[in-house]
Amino acid sequence: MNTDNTKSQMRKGMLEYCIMLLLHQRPCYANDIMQRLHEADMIVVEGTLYPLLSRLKKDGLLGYVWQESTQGPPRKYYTLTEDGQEALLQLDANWDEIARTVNFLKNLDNKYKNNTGKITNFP
Amino acid sequence: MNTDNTKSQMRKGMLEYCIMLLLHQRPCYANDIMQRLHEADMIVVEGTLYPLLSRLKKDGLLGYVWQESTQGPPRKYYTLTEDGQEALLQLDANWDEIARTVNFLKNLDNKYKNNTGKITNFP
DNA sequence: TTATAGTACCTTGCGATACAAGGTATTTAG
DNA sequence: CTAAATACCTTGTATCGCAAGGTACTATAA
Repeated sequence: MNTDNTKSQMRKGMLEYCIMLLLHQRPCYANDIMQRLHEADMIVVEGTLYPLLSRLKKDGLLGYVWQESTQGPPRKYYTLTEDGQEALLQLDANWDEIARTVNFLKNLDNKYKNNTGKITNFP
Repeated sequence: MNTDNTKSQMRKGMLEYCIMLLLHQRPCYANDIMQRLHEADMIVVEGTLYPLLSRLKKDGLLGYVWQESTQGPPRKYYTLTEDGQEALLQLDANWDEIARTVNFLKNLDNKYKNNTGKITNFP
C-alpha cells in the first residue's frame, strides 16, 4: 500500500488550516512556515507552499509586506487578514467536526471489537 | 470563502480511513456505508463512494461478496482483507500523527494568544 | 403483459490540490 | 567577476471529491 500517498491525501486541506494557525500567531515568510511545520512533524515543500500562499492571498485571507533581510533577498511576510481570521474560525469548526467523526468511528470500532472478540456477524 | 470546498479538501484521505474503520466492524454495502457515515456527521455521495470502493478493491485492501436482497437487486458486501487490516493500522498511525500536529499548533496558538493578548510582535 | 417506481451499481467530466522539477532574481563571499 | 546561498514563482502530473448521467434488477400496479 502506498502509505505516502495516503498521508499526502490526508494532509490535503489540513495544510491550509495548519498554515493559518501559524500565521495567527505571528507573521511568517515561506521558510519560517516550512521550518515551523517541520517542527510540528508536518512536511511541506516549496512547490506546495507558494501556490497555497498565493491562493490564500488571492482569496483575501492573507496579506503580506515585503521585509528586507540581512542575509539575502527580501522576504514576503504573510499575515491573516480579518477575513482570514474569520475563515480560521470556520476551519477550526471543520477540524473539530472531522476529529469528532473519526473519534466516534474509532470508538465504535473499539467497542465492537471488545464486545464480540471477532468479526463474524455477516448479515 | 468557499467553506464547502475546504471541508471537501479536508475530507480527502479521511473518507478512506473512515470507511475502512466502518468495514472493520462489519461487512457493508454502499448504502450501509453512506447511512452510517451520515450518522457520524460525514456526508458521502455515490459518485465519491463507488470509485473509492473500487480503488480499495483493486489495491487488495477490500474484498466483497454478492448478497441477495429481499427488496431489489443484489448487493456487494465489502470486507477488509488482511492487507486492508494492516493498512488500517497505518491509517490509524497517520491519523494520530495529523491530529497530534494540529493539536500542537492549536495549543501553540492558544498559548500565544493567552500570553500576549494580541498579535503585534512583527519581526 | 406492460409500465412505473425503487434500489443498487457504475462511469464521465470537472475543479481543486500536493508534489516534483525547473526557473528567475537578489545578496554575499571569495 | 563568479559561485553559492537565499527567496520567490511556474509548469506538468497524479489523485481525489463530486455533480450528473447511465445501466440493470426487482416489485408493484394498471
